[in-house]
Amino acid sequence: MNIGDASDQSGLPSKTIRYYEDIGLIRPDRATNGYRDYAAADVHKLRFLHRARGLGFSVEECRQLLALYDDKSRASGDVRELTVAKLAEIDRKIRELTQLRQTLEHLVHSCHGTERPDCPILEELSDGAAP
Amino acid sequence: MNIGDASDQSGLPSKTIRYYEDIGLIRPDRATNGYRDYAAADVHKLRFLHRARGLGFSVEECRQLLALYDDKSRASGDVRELTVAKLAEIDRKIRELTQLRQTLEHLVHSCHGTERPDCPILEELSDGAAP
DNA sequence: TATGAACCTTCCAGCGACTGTAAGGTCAAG
DNA sequence: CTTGACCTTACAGTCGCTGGAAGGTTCATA
Repeated sequence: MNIGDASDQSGLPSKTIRYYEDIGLIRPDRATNGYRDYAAADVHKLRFLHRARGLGFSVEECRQLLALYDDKSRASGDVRELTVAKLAEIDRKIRELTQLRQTLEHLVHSCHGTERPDCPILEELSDGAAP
Repeated sequence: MNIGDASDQSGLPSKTIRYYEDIGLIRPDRATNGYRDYAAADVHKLRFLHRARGLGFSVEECRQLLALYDDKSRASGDVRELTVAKLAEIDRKIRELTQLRQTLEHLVHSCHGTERPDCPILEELSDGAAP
């Protein structure tokens, strides 16, 4: 599959896909004409990268997460430890998003401008789990 | 409060806090000696910025979100529309994180290296809600 | 078969969001 | 009154893309 199709199926611009190859996140085959040739597994990784980056994971973290899937001997304690750490991080992000959501809901439904500049929402907003 | 304390309380490096001032996200007072002077509300905003950036919102999106809190006439249809859009975005992020979490859990508990390189987890992982 | 659109390639430059370094001013403690 | 921990600005560098130029490939249509 050419890069354009990989782009369509992953949601990532071709530019970004080439960049991810430059930094070694994916390694597509090459056709005889020099075009990159993406397998289904590559597209899955690209879709994953698209989502994980949008959720605030750095490229290095994405590299680690991909390594978890690629790891040939998943019994390794290191891998398990890393996975557990990532789970905790994901839980934290979910908590923070949930709190942010509640705050916005509150803002829409019950906070009508009169209670600022000391709006309690700002406090509530910033009182989430420590980073 | 000096920038060092604002940094400690928000979790953001001083450098980043100054940068946020450069691009107009916050506007702290200045003491007579020229030092920046942060009020509690500034720190709340900084904590918010720290969290929202870590959750994958761009600086421009953060600016919009802060505007929602700062907006003097929250009745505006534009503001409400933006808030609703942000709520949908947050819901999407929560769904994606939940799915990512399930995948990692699955990986830890039941996928032991033998089923790759066609591990169904990679497929599962990349089958989330469209971006 | 040829021409043009729509792909693909590499390379290099620029931008968004920081991050590090340098050179210097301020302040509280000893 | 100096030492060290703070603060200031200014400028350069990095990370993660993103756009543009210059050119090769493929394919439908004239």
